[in-house]
Amino acid sequence: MVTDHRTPATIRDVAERAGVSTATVSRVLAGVGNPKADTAAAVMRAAEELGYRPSGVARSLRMKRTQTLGLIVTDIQNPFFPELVQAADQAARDRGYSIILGSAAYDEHRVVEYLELMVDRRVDGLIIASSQVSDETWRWLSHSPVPVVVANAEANGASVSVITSDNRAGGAMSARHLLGLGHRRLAYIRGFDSFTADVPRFEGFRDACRDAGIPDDDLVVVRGDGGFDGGERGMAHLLNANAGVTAVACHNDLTAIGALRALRSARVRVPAELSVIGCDDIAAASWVVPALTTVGQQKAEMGTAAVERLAAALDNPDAAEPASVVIPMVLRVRESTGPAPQAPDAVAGQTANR
Amino acid sequence: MVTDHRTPATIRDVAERAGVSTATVSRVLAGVGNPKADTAAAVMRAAEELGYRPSGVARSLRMKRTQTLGLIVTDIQNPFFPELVQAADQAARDRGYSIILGSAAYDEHRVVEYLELMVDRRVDGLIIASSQVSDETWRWLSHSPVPVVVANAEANGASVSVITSDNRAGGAMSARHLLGLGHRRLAYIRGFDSFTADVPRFEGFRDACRDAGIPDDDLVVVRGDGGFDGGERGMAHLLNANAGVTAVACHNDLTAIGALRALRSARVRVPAELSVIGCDDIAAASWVVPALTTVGQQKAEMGTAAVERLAAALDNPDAAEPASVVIPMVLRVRESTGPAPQAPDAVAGQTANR
DNA sequence: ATGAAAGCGCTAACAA
DNA sequence: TTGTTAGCGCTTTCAT
Repeated sequence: MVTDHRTPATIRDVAERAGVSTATVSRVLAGVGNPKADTAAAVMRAAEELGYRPSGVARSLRMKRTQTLGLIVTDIQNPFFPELVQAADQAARDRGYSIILGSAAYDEHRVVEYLELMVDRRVDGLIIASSQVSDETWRWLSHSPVPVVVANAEANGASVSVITSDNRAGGAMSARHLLGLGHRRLAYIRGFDSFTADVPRFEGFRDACRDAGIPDDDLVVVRGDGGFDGGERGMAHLLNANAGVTAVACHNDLTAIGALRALRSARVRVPAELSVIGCDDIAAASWVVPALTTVGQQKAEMGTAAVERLAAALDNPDAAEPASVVIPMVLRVRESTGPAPQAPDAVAGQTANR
Repeated sequence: MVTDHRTPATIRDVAERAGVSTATVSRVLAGVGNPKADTAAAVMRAAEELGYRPSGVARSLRMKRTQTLGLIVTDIQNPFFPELVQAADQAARDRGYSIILGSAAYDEHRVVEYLELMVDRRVDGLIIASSQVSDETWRWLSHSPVPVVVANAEANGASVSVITSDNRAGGAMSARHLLGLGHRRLAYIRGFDSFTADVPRFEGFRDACRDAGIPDDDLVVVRGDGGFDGGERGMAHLLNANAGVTAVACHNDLTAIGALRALRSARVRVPAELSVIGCDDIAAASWVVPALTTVGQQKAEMGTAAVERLAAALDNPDAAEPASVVIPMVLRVRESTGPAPQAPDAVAGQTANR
């Protein structure tokens, strides 16, 4: 804190000091018109000397544009989002926009609060990267006063642009990786119902298993919660159930990391006795031991794509057709998956000494 | 994106529909004055029907207050910051402010860019949670047009409020924990010079060692980079140097997690053969195996405190004395530290089979 | 090439 | 209790 809070210079101050009108100041600073060389110079000098910075507030009011985008994420503390946010911010700045961030902390009401806040601030566009959105809010978004793009979620029928990972293909990728390693007894730890990625991801996985001749009944499915704890519990449950699975796919990396922890507690060796695969490719996936094999989402690409679409719609409001772009997922093989154990008695649950 | 972008209703629209003046609308919506019951009702109805939302832009221009705080962090992708950001945002909203976030990605120039952006947007106050700030910028901040508070960094002499963890005490805590476990041969993996926390943290550690009768020369010190890779390299170096240390303290958790990885590669058992302690207490600290013992920073408290001070200064501009608040650190004992190995030949470097 | 004037949407004196 | 008016700082016709 500082004692020194002068009121900022206005365009009038600059105009007077340079001996010109405010219109002229505005023009030379904006670089429009053909100002005489010395007027321009005078203006620049006056502005410089006063430390003049045009008020974005006044400009926004006049232009009816704030050059601001609102970005609402499920939870900035979820390691999935920072990279998306960073990329979106960069993309926005490249195009002359800046971003107001809202982290909803998994709370549907906070989404609405942020929405109102952002609309009141007259953001030019909105990016929703959260699936914790009520039907009513989706409906509202369909008629939003500003363009909306949804990232990393489904818009639940709302007529807005959607950027999403190819979750179905990602699930299939996960299954095929495990299958290719010789695993036949597979388990899947799902997330919450409310995560829109959960269903396509799981179905992709299941369908790939079917294609490999594995009946649905051979697939053991448990529910997690999309977090570390859910993964730990889910895995513990699997171990207790003694179902003899040799590989476990998880809804996301947090879940998988929790599963790894449960396996460690049970002294099950990964991947020698049991393989684990995650999804998302968060930073921590390569920090854990063993480093987690995972199907990565291209988070930065999603953030960039969302901003691109929004900026495009803003530049050309007429061509604003809701479009959806699907971003491929990519397999990252690390240490937590390996060949299925040979001996039938090396399977999980039978190995765990309990 | 949507086809439906009506221009939002203005206060005049509401006034006309309710058959009153704009002043009256402004009053009843702000809840000031004693409007007659039915005028109030008429205004409310008109506003409702039109879906009227007051323009924050116009209001800001008029009030010369945006109710917005700028928050610049070193890097939102660094797992240290999301919790601080979330808490700051919450605290801000509780006080009627919202936050514009800037993530500098460790780039000093981006800090300046964000500063300009935020000042141009006429934020009411600024929180700097980054030490990647040039001297020139610190000087500028001393005379900032708006109140500034620095969080998780030192202000390099600038006359602003500072919120910081008690890094010196934290370092000492770390040392005493290890010492209490019987360790006598200690190493420390430092961060970059530019991290202002690095020096006090290390000095606190070293001083606590001195107090325990351990001469500086017995302390082996290597440089990391504050990240995973630096920790991994630093630990590898320690192992090669074969210095016989039994415990390693790290500048932060990322470094410690990298160190854990190096130890795993070298098949050194933690904590049986070697103890590792981190600093920060990021989420991943409890995800890794073994779970990391660490000296935690109270990130949420820092974020909240920063906003509190700023809000206080804003409410009462006269009493704006630069103050500094120091937030205690707290030891979190988990699995990565244990008693010093008994046998002198069980020490790291001699155990590593290479 | 430059200036005068209007107006973006709101709030706050001041009047009535 | 309510309306009239001015003005926040800027951009942009429209004149000159």
